[in-house]
Amino acid sequence: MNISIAPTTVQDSSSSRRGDVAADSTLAQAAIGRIIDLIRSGELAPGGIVNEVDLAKRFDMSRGPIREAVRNLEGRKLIMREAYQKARIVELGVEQVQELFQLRECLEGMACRLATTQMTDSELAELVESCEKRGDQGRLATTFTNDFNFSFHIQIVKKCGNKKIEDILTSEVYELVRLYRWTKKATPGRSGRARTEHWQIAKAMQSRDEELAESLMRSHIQRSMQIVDLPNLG
Amino acid sequence: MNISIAPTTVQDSSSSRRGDVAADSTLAQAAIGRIIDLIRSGELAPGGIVNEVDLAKRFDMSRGPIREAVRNLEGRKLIMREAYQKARIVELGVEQVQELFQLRECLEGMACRLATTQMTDSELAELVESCEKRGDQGRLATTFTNDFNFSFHIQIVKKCGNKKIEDILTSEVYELVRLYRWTKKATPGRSGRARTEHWQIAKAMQSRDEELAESLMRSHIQRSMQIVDLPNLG
DNA sequence: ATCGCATGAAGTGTTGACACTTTTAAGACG
DNA sequence: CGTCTTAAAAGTGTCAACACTTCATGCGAT
Repeated sequence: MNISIAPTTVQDSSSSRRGDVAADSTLAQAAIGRIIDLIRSGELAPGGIVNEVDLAKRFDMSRGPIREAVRNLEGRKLIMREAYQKARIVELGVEQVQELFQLRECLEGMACRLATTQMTDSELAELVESCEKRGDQGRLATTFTNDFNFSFHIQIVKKCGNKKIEDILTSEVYELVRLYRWTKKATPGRSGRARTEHWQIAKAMQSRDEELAESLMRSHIQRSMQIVDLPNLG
Repeated sequence: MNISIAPTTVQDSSSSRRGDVAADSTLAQAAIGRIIDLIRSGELAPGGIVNEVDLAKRFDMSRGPIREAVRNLEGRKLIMREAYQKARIVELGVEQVQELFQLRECLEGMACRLATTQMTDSELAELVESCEKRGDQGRLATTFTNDFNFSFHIQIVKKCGNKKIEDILTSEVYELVRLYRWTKKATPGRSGRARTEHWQIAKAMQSRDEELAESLMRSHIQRSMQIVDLPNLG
C-alpha cells in the first residue's frame, strides 16, 4: 500500500522512494533526507558515530555530498563533532532532555496561543474531532508507529502562522524529542491521559481562550516530560 | 589595544585574527566564522548573493570548505537556497521580522525566568549595576558599535542555564535580529527608555520575581520590535 | 608484565578537474 | 525593432585523488 508518512519536516524528509517529484534534485539534499531517515529509524542512535565513508558507500555517492549533508545537520544541531574527530548523533543527558522540553514548552505554548487566534472554526472543529475518535492511528505498520502522538502537536504548530517557530520545532526540536520517545509507551495509562489533555487543549482553543490554551499546552508538555525516563546515560 | 569583541556565538565567531589558539583548525570552520563576519559587517546584506567562487578566492581556499560552511549556515537558517540557484542571505519581510520577534519574545521570556532562579546574588547585583552606569559602552570603535544594547540580553541568556535556548538565541535568532537593527537608532528617546526597561527587568530578577521578570522582558521585546521600521522590502 | 614508541590503518580535511544547470548575451529571423 | 534561438559564460554539483590527523596494533626496552 505504501502510505507515505507525513514527515515532520516538510522539505527534506525521506528521499528513499518516489523518484517522480524530483524533490531531492541534488545528492547532498538527498543525503540529508536519508540520514534523517536513518536517525528516525534508530539505525543511527544518539551517540552513534557518523562515518562519511560508510554513508558514501551506502548511498552510492562520493564523500562530498555526504560532508555537506553532515554540515547541514550539524547546523541544525542534530549532529555534533570537533575537527578531525568522528561526528556523532547528538546524545542528550538527563538535564539536556529537560532543557529540550523546557524549550519545547515555551515554543509550543506560544504556537498554541497563536494558533488559537489563527485557526478557522472548521479547522478547530476538525482538531477536536480528531481528538475524540480514538484507536484510529498507530496501526500503520511503519518504522515510526509511535508517531501518532505527535500528530496533534504538529497540526497545531503548522497552523500557528509563525514560520520561524514552526521551523525550529519541526526541523530541530521534534527530531530530538523523537529520539527519546520510545520509552514513553512503557508507562501504562499515560496514553489515555495524554488524549484527554489533547482534547482539553483543543476545546480551549475552540472557545478562543488563548491564555488557557497556552497554559494547558505548557503543562501538558511538562507532564509528558516527566514520563520520559532516561535509561542509559551519565 | 585590540579588544576582542565578545561574539554572540561562542564557537564559530570571527576567525580573522588570533592564529595562536588554533580555534578554527579546519578551513571549513574558519569559513563559517568569516562568512558570519561578512554578514555582521554588512558586506553580505540580507538578500545578498553568496558566491562560492568569490568567497573561495577571497578566503584563499578551494570551494569545498566554502560549500560546507554555506551548508552549515543553511542549517542555521541564515542562508537560503534552492538547487542550482544562487544562495542568498536570508531576507526577512515585515511579517517575518514580526515572527522573529515573537520567537525571541517567548525564548527570552523563558530565559529570563530561568535566569531569575539561576543567577547568584552577586551576578544579579552586577547586572543591575551595569544597567545603572551609562555611557560606558558603545565607544569601542568596531564594526558593531550598536551591539551594546545586546549585552544586557546576552548576559541574561548566558546565565539561564538552558544550553538549548541559549544556543538557538545566539546562533540563529540574534544573528538575524542584528541584521535588522541599524534603523533603530533613528528613533530618539528610545535608547533611554530601553535602558530604563533593562533596569526594571534587572530589579525584578534581583528580587527573584520570575513571573514579573518574564513578563517585563516580554513586553520589553515587544516594544523593541515596534521601533524597528523596515525600510526596503515587499 | 608494563610502559613507551614506532608503524600502519582508518577516518577526516582539502583540492583541482570535470559534469550539469542557469543565466547572459549575441545573432538570426520575422 | 522586437523576439526567438542558440551558444558562451558563470555558477553550482559531483567526483576521485591526495594530505593530514587520530586511533589502533604490535614491537622492544626497562
